[in-house]
Amino acid sequence: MDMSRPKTRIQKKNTLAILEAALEVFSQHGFRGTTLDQIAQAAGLSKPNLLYYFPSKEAIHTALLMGLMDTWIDPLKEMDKDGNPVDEIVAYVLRKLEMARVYPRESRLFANEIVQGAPHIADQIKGPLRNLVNDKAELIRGWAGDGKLAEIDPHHLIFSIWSTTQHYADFDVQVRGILQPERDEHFEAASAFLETFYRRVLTPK
Amino acid sequence: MDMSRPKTRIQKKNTLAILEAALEVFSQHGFRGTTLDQIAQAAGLSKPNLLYYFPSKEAIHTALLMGLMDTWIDPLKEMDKDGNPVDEIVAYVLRKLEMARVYPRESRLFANEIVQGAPHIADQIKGPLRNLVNDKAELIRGWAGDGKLAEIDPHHLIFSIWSTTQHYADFDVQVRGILQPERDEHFEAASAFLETFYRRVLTPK
DNA sequence: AAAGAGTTTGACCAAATGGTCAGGAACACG
DNA sequence: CGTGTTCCTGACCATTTGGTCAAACTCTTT
Repeated sequence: MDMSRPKTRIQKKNTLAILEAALEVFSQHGFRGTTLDQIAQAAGLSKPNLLYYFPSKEAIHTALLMGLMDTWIDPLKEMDKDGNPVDEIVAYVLRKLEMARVYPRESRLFANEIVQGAPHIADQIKGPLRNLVNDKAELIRGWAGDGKLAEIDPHHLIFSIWSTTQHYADFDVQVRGILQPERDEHFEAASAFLETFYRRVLTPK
Repeated sequence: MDMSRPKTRIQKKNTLAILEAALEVFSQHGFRGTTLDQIAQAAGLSKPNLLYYFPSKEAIHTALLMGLMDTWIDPLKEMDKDGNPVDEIVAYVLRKLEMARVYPRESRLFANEIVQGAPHIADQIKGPLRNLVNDKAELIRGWAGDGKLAEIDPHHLIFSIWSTTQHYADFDVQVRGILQPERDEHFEAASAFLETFYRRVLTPK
């Protein structure tokens, strides 16, 4: 069966169900911590049926990572060279925070992968991601050179944005354990905090 | 055998070797991704011999986490109410970054644990850690109230410090994949970046 | 409605893995 | 040096787990 382009209605439905279930389970337990039975149960399918749609556990994992990679780095692409520099970067921060709020499973999936050495996506990091980051770093450097932005190391700025925002997804239990919010109020506070934070850092004096 | 207080020379040596080996392996592969054989090999012992010193894989993992917890949150304790506020916080940031550089395995061990829901240390987080953080948050709030520090949400400030510094340990492969440093030079840049960063944010105007 | 393609599953397998145990080797100590 | 304690290991076991397969079931199409 050609997995690269699902054909029948049933194939579309089940492939989706599997990826959704796999996201749930992989993001909670990591690759090795996840069993095919767990995915199968979450997807409402039998284990052999999973393996009818994907040749192996690894294949499911890879399909997930690859399929989400683009979505994951999209917010950075949207940073617009024609906008107001400080606003553009702050908007990027808030977009990333919003992703951490809405897609915590995706964030944790990548976190698990990278903490454990990124065995499956090392190439994506050293290739496309690296190029994108270098491009945007150049843009930021330009803005700073024009005096529209405080002088700052652009690469480490980007790292700081990734880490501060993804923290609210990846370390969710820690954040909740300390703040003990009723629901998700703390995302409001985080949003306000990060906006002030980055405006202070970036606004040229 | 009373594991809580190793007695003989051999016990001390082997218990240490096991914990060192377990740190290496657990931090790379997570709890479920690690096998007793891997730990045994890294420690230079046989698998049954591991289980002579620790009753189970879980026991090794717990012993590691508990033993390191204190070391891990110590830098925050050192934040001194009698020092200069901005300097105290910046010093804390740099201490944490230094820990990420020198003890990346410890950082990743905790990262793995927390990303996966902190099943073994939830109590530590909601108890001692929470109290410590709340204390220090109060201190920071006081400093800000006295005008010695810019107004800022202290809890989220602490989260930002944790995330930006631990990022260099937990996401090491990503950082290296993008910056492609020869060795560890990027820690110099990170250090300079974070110092400027937090001084700008914290210095009252 | 029959054929053929697509889908599903129970039964099964081999390998990996956490853990046990009886007995032997090494060590500490009088 | 002898003896009791500590330390170590090979062989073994039960369970889990990723994966296979033949057979059966279901859907689509003509």
